[in-house]
Amino acid sequence: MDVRVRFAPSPTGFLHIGGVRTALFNWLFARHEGGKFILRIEDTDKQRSERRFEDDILKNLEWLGITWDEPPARQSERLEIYEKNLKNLLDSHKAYYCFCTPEELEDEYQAQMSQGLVPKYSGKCRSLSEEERAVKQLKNPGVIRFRMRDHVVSFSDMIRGKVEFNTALFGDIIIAKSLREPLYNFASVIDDADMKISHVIRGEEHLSNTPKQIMLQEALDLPTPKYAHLPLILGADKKKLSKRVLTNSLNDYRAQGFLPSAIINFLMLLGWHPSDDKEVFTVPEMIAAFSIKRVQKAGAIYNPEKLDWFNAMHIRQLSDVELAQYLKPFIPEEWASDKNRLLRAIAVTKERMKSLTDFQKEAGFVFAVAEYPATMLVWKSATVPQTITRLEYVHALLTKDDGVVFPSEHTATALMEYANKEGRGDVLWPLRVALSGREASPGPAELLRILGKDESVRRIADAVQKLKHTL
RNA sequence: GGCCCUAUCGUCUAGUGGUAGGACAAUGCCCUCUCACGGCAUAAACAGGGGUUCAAUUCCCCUUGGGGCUACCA
Repeated sequence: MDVRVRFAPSPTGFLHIGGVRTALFNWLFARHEGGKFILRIEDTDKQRSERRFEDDILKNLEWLGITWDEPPARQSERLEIYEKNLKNLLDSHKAYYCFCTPEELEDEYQAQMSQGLVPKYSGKCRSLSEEERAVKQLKNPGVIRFRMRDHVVSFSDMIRGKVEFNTALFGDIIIAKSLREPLYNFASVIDDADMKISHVIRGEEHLSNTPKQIMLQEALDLPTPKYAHLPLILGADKKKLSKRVLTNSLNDYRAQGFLPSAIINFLMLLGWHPSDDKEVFTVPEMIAAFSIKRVQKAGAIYNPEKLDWFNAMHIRQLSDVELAQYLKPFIPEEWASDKNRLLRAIAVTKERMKSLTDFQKEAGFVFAVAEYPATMLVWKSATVPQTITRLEYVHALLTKDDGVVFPSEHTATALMEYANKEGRGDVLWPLRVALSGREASPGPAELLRILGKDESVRRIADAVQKLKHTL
């Protein structure tokens, strides 16, 4: 059997982290099995669907590298096929028109509940004659209901095993508002069959829709795909994440400097685990390792700190040149155009970054020294505050350096000898502050190397001036 | 309320009918002029009750907790 899976979002909001996880598991499954991954836009709800959301979903999936194998299908462009199947169902009396108003239904449900009964459609319009139907339809277009056969539906979920539902509890569900306005359970069944979807991998919130869809498949004589219902991603409050705010939109993650591979790695391990303890995966490794059998059953609480960690790990796995590309949207243009300096800045900053947005503040000193007080140059544990003369000594030492590599091995040795003699903190601290303008920074040796001779000497001279003016 | 799903450290999880392992976060120590990295270490879990069994975290049942669904949304 050809493996064909789909991600079927409804464009009623920006792509969010829960949707990405569903897409990802489908995609990993397809890639692992050598099958096809298909995108289907479920935009049957005309009120809530918006083109900008569809664009957002496609754009972000692309950014994540979750690629689709066929042009995306849009349900709003497939109305003929739904209409045809709806007519078929109507003609064979497996579906019928219902003219009960929402108000009537509401009253009915209230009455049932007050008697302690399960609210369920009474079946009032189930056996209207053709004439009655025609008369009623004059003033009320009605909706189309599916005649639900009382039956215990049993199916085997790839993740949960055998699941059973009694359809008698559902009543006759509405499958379309009109011949050209299908509703989710119906449109989804038609499309999965028409697109020859072999495995339906979706969120657990659809578990209770599955028996309804299976009954529809039976009525339409369509095959039943294999089902896998993924555990939900929950927020810190343990509620379904997608119900929560839009701070979980992918656009936000992107703007906050997360790498696509880090997001994917993090999401893959939320509800899935390899047979060993490996955690940091490249995308090809994920595809190779993925198996639906090892998907978790219980919902997983989303843990932003671990995402930060994955992001830091993935940033480190990038080459300096690759990282420079990712950094582009997060840095001033002057930085990006000064390629050599940028690459050197990346080299010392890479392992200090948890997010791409960290670069600007971590590496800013490479491009310009921020204003700092002269007192910062004095080491807090300085035995004797001779900061000026020590910096002057270092300045003189470096000025003499004419090695091709700065500082030359000879100078570097001399510098460390001096530091060991005078006290490391007494020499290295002021030197480091003079070079970076900051209390926390990479070490002085690294700074000298990335700044180069001219800039280093200039910065130290500036520091000496600063001290002289202040004291 | 009804139906369904589910239950191992704070979080993500491994695991087995017979010492409960890893990761994130936390804490401490080491490295060290600072920050970060790194290294080492500490603390931290089988929801409860019944069975089955020589033995249950593991298998079964119940309870409890959590979640989802219960739309003319998907």
